[in-house]
Order: sequence, then structure tokens, then C-alpha cells
Amino acid sequence: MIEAGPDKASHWQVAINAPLRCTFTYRADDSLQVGPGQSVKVPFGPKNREVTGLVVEANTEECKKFEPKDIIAVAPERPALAPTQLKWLRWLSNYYVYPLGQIQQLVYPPLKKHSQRKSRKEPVVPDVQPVAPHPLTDEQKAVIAQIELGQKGTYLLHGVTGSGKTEVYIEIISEVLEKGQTALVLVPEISLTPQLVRRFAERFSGEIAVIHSHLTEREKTDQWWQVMDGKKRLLIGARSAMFCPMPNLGVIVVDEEHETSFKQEEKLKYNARDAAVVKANMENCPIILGSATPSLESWHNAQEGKYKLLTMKERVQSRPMPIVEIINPRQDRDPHGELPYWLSQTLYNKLKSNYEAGHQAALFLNRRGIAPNVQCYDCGFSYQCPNCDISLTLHGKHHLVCHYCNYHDRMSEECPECKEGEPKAYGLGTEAVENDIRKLFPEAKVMRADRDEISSREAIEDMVQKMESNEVHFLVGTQMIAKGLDFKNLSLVGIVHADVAFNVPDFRANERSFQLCTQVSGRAGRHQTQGEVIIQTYKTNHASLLAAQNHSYEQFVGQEMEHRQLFQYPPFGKVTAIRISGIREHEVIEEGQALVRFLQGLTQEFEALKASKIMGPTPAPLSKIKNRYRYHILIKAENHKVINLIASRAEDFIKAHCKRTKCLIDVDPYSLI
DNA sequence: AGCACGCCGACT
DNA sequence: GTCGGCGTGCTC
Repeated sequence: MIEAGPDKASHWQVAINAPLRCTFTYRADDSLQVGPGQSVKVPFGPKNREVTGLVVEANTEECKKFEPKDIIAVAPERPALAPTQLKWLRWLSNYYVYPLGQIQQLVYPPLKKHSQRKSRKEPVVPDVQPVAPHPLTDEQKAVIAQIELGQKGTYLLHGVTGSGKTEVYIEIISEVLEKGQTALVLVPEISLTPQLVRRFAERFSGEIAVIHSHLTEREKTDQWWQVMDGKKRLLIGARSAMFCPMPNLGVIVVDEEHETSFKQEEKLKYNARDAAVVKANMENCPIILGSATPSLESWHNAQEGKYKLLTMKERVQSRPMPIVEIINPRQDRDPHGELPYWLSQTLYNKLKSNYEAGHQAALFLNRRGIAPNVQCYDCGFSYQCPNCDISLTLHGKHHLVCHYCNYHDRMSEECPECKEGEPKAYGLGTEAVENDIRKLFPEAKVMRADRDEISSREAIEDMVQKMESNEVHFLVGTQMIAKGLDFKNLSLVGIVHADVAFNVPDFRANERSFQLCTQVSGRAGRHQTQGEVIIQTYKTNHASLLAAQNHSYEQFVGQEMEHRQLFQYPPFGKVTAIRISGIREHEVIEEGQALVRFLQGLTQEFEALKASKIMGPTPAPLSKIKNRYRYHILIKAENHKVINLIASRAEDFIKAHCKRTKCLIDVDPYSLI
């Protein structure tokens, strides 16, 4: 009875949870309910250890080379995936050159369905009283009217900060839920605060599930099942939530679509925004990408007609945009030399009058600690990390830390090299800014928000609560305070040293500094008061800053597109990075060179690949981290099809020849550092 | 990833 | 002599 029935296959191609890109053939007993999309347990390897696998498709041809093993069982608590979900996973596997069997692990929650223990923790989704919808502005109504539900379509919602994008999402989602469908909202992890969840909960109480990485495994599992079982129909989550299988999906929203944190940098190096666009298309539902500063990729797609552009230029209740001033602190010193060197007279005056008027101010600097470098005046000695190619950052009075491997050292009184000079701190960090502000405003409450101060979710809550209740006068922080926060009494924002953002060897540096300045200044004066923003920089004529000053996305995008086109960078071409690292530098170089030679041979061999470029291996800007030397190979090509062809051949070559180094393929990389 | 197989140094 | 280091190769 080995013969399979006419309508039921007995042999299946199964993707295994192992770093293998090929599928394996298994036989299913008649008693098992096996089909494509089903999770199964199979024996694998010489000891027949039990691993999970994903049934991809029925096996068509008999192969005599091996005897297929039997599928042990259908995996418990793993409902079979819908055809569209399976198709999407296969797309991810192919596009990002990553084994399907390992992607499968992202689809299911980490624990068993029901726990015995009762949780004493706060519920993940707050219990709130329903609130009536805000009246919509004409612009919001116009945008909503253009979004067609029930069919596929990608919409780029470009709305200035404070234009009320969230109200648009809420309106669309309520229509989708009314039709009995489900909705997925993806937001950057950092902005997934209870404030945001509460806003949705006030409109859709009892319908919401939330998934992000700060939940416990139990909480995550429970939320996951609520969605899979159809008990909760609106899922709000960070990028990983998009793997949760949602029945009858009616819309996807990606808020702050330009955010680089949508790109996962490890394992499956996917971009959640791009993957969401593909998912929505496969599910045949609309997707809305929202941002005040759209990524150049999305903007380009809108210009090409692939995405439909929706624009909101007005802030709700006609609140004015903040006034932005660009100042060179070197040319705006206080005449008596009493202010810290980093603080311009103008910014100080504004901080002072703003404080005296009873308003809050925020100072932004994208660097932690007291100073990023400690050097000896006499001999030039500088404290370096022994494991990484970077100087140690000073924290507190004499505590030195490496921000990459957490190496600790203590700063000595005299120079460890020449024994004569005295080590001195160079450069600036949030801790130093905080100290200086405390000295300048001894009566004021100063709070610092960076990774050293705010490490947990509760700490963010605490910070938000203290800001909302006006317990804080000055907030000093990094990235953390740039995104999504909305404080009524915050009317002044200072960007302490904007140069940090664009002095990075990366083709997206300009884009990032424009986004940063725009997003940070969007924090100022969102309510009654006129907001003010001071950008301190040594490059007062930097084009990205001027565009941010004018609140002109068009101005920025025009000049930046030219630059990208000139160098064939995205969105005008596709890039893939291969990151090579190893303990011995010469091995990294040798294997990298071998890989480059192979790929260059490949591009010359085939006519279709002639236009693509293979560059490197070049040392990464951070050439050593945790005692591993790091090199890059960059592949540039005109479209993804070519990239994918080269990348999959690279993958094969790496498997066969790169034995002494670790090689990772990063399709559409976000950081080249 | 895991696990076996195989080839060399340093131990009871 | 053999125990175990990890380089190499395979997994339906």
C-alpha cells in the first residue's frame, strides 16, 4: 500500500529548521493530515533527531538516490498556514537569501497555548473607557476617501508632523473592522508606548492585541493566540508581529515607514516595511505607509506610480510649524566665556526665557556618556578598546566604557603612556550636557533619557509621566526622545550638535540627518505655544539642515535624489552587502578576495550581469568589533532580480569556500557601518 | 545547526 | 598506545 491515492500525495518537500536552503523529501502516513503550509516534526540527520519543518509542496518526481524518511507527526499547536502566508514566507526566503525552515520559526509563538499560572502583571493592553472619534479635518477626509478598501494598493501617506496621520489610520481601521476583517499596524519598537496603544484602545476597546519584544514569552504567546484564533482583530506591533498569521486581513498600516529600525540586522535581515508591502499585495488588501519624512525609496515608488501618494500639509487646528534657527556655536559665543563651549549664546538665552516662562525644553545629542574620547595633552595617547577599533567613552568621573563590547577601564590621573601628561576628555555626550545644564539652572529639574538611564519599558513610562506632569524642566537625550513623543508643554528643542548625524560614512547620512532634524523639531510646540527649534552645527549651510529649517521635504528630496542618481544608489539601483568577519585579518581579506574574484567572474560571464558592480573587500568603518575583523563586499545592480542572482551564487560560494570566516548576506542594507 | 568521521598532539 | 582537539562534510 505504498501507492498514493490520486488526490492525496504521500511525498512532500519539507523545509527544515537548519541553515540549509534546500528542501528535503519526506513520506507522510495516510493517517496524517499533511499539506502545504503544515508544520511537521521529522527525523533528521544520522541520529534521526527530531526537528521541525515546513511542508512546502507535494513531491512530484520519484528520486531513487535516497529512501525518504517518514514524517513523525503534525506539529502540535501549529495550525497550517494559509496559502498566501506560505507564499509570503517563500518570497522572504528567496528575496533575503535565507532558509525557509528558519523563517518558519518566526510565525509561531514561543510557548504552549495555555498557561496554568495566573499573571499578576498589568495587562498588555490597557483597559480604557471608549472615547468618541475626533472630528476629521477636510484634508483627513480627502485622504480617507482616496483609500480603496477590499482591493490591493500601496498608499504613501505624506503628512507633516502634527497633521493627524493617526486619525486617518483609526478611521480606515474602523471601516475594515466593521466589514468583519482584521487589521495590522506596524510601528517602530521605540514608539510602541502605552500612550500609542491607549489611543487605539480608546476607539477599539476589546479588539486589540499588542506584540513587541519587551513582552514576556507568556504575554507574547497569549497575544499571538488571541489574533490567530480571531478573538482580537486589530494587531499593533513592532516588526516581528507581522509574522503572526492573521485571518482575513483587511489593511496594513506602517507608521513612520522611513524608520531604519524596521530593518532587522540579524538572522533574517528583512525590512518590515518592504515585506509588509509584499504581504499586503499577496493578501489582496491595501497598505498605508505613513511618514512626515518618507524614505527616498518610497518617495521614488510614489513618483513612478507604484505607490499612490496622499498628502497632508496642514497641522490639525492650524497650529503653526515651529520656527527653526541654525546656529554655529563657534560664532555665537557668550562674550564673557562663562557658558560651556558647546552652548551658543542664542540657545542659552532661549533656554533661559523658556524656563522662566514655565515651559519645558529638550536637548538632543546622539551620543551617550561624558565624552567619546579621552586623550593625553602631552603625548597624544588615547584610551582605546583592546577588542574593538574604537576609543573608550568616558562616563562619570573616570569610568571608561566601550559602547560595542562593554569593555570597562578606569581613567588614571596621569597618562599611562608618558607618565607626565594628564588625560583629558574630548568631545561631548549627553551626560556632560546634563551636568552643564544643572550648573546653569541649579533650581531646575533636569532629566536624562539615554540607554544608560532608561533601560526598561517602565523607565520610559516614568520619563513620559514626569514630562507630562511637568516635573521636568529640561530633558536631555539621544534618539530616544526624537521619536513620536508628544508633550503639551514642550516648546523648545535644541539639537546640540547636528554634525554627528551627517559625519557618518554612509550614503543615507543626509537622509538620516534631515529626518532627525524634522522629527526632533516636530516635538516642539505641538499644542498651544509656538514651538522653537535651535539646530547647532559647524556646517550652517548644510543642505539637509536648510531643508529641515524650511520644513520642506520637497527641497530635501530634490537635492538628495540627484546625489543618489549620480552614484547609482537606491532608489536608482539595488545594493546588497556581504559582511565578512573573522579572528585573523589576513584570512578575512583572503576569503573576501576569493569571493570577489568569483563574483566578478560571474558578472563578466553573463551579459545580463554586465552592468552590476562588485566592490571590495573593504575594511568596515568600524574595522574591529569584539576582536573580530570586519570587511565588506558591496554588490550594486540595476534591479533586484540581478542582485538576487548574484547573492544566491555568493551564498553557494560561501558555503563551499569561506571556511575560516563568517559571511553574512544583507539584502537592501540600511547601515554600511 | 548538529553530529560523525578523521587526522594530529599530549597524556595516564 | 588512546583521549580529545576541531577542521570537513552531510543531513531526505
